[in-house]
Amino acid sequence: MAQALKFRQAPSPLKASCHQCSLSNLCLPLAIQDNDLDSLEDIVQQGRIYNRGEHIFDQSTQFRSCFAVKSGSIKTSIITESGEEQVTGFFMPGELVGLDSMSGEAYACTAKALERTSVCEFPVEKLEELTGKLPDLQHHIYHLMSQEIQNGHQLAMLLSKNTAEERIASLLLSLSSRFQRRRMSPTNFSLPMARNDIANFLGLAVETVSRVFTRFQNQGIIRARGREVELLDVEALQLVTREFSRQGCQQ
Amino acid sequence: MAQALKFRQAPSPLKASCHQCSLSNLCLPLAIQDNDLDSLEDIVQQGRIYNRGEHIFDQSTQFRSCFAVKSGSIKTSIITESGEEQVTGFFMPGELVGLDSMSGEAYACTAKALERTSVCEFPVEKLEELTGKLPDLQHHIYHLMSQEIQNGHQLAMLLSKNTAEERIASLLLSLSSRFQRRRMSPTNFSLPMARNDIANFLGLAVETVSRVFTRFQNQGIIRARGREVELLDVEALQLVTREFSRQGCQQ
DNA sequence: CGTCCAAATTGATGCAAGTCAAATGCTACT
DNA sequence: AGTAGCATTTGACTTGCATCAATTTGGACG
Repeated sequence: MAQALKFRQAPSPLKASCHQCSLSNLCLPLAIQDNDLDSLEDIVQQGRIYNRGEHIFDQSTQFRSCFAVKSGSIKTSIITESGEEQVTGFFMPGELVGLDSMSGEAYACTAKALERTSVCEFPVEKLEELTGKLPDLQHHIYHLMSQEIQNGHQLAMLLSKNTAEERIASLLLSLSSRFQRRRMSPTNFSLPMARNDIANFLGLAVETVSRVFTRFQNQGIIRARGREVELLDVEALQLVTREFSRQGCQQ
Repeated sequence: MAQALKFRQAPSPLKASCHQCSLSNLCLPLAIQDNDLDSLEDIVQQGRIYNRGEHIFDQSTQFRSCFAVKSGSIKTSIITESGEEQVTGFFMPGELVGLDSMSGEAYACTAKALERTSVCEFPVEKLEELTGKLPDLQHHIYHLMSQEIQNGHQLAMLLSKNTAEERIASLLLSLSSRFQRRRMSPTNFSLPMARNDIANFLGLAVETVSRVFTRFQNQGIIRARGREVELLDVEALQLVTREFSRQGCQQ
């Protein structure tokens, strides 16, 4: 079975092994038959490891590849002409980064490692070629992209209709369920991103994020020390996210 | 060549003629070679005509098709469990509606005709099958979907960082350029949507939208009477959209 | 181990936009 | 043509969050 191969320290680009990967139930392999997995492995490149703060790719540079997070986490953001930043997403292991750039020659956003992060790289030409051959993979890519469109709509709703508390509760619950799907504790995790990133993503000021965290803490809903977070009362959090809607109903 | 077949008035579903369509430079045909156009025509169905307010499809019903707007215009929105509506987009002739639903079995949103509207229908199974055969078409669908993801990010930015005036100026300019691409006046058009829809889409109260319209009018930037709008000073509008960013720079 | 700088917290104040309320203008329908 | 029922506008008032300012905490590094 050549198990040892996984551990050799050969120079990259190394061919990644989707067969061996523990994320195969989250990542692209979940979409395709075992016997087609080889053709996916053929086009994947083992990306290098990025330290916190390093860029995986930069907005406006030539679009070459999508990246799957293998370990660690990534934040994407767009920068306006005037230098304003807007965080557009956070990506965890198994998630695919770069789908928003499939429209053009250049990356539509910048991707930055939030911690020590490793990725797998899928060159677009090869990926497009392969999706032409594997209908299941094509379908899955459509699925992922439309999912991302829907995420955008949900975010728009959050931004335009919900209070600071509701936005933050939503984010915490989203992170929670994503940790859970990765077999990590849904109630006890460490936030990969800074308060600043949370604020920017949710359209709030950092101060507001900080205040809401302490308010939640005082109410006994969460316990937070720096980036370490413990969700003490998930139901209460869910209640917060629906608070607004419930009032809307009562009218 | 059986030219005559294209003009018969047979009962629908009628095969649409992309060859004859005046939107072929905006719609899906723009992506594919002339000799492949036939295979696209093979899967397109001439949709029926919808009156203002009629639904093209409904959220949570079985996802069957994407629709290209032929004439008129469409608004899409999502409805929460509590009945809250969030307008997610406006679609003009040549634009493709339903891409956000390619992830699942059900439509992710509801599409409603804003005026008398005709559409062409692309059944998904057939569309996916065809994109597997025509790399150019596949590429174009990826393009459209990633474009929509980017639109979502732009909207998120608008909602989280910009004032009411900036949001409305942006919308007016967006509509303007989309009218222009359709060979209609970029400065003199009639809004297909109600103030309410604008407000909802931009995360504002109707009253605020109304006030901003009159403010712009008093400043001589636009002239608005009901849904009829004339952009008197496009540069001033562009300035408004950048106002925020410019202040950000000065800091 | 102490120093330095960025991140996070806490408090005080102001304002943009929401909400409530009422008048006016449209449009569709009989 | 007349009326009913929305859509839009305008005004008065309220408020959630941003902004400004000042500490406090924490992590990186010599």
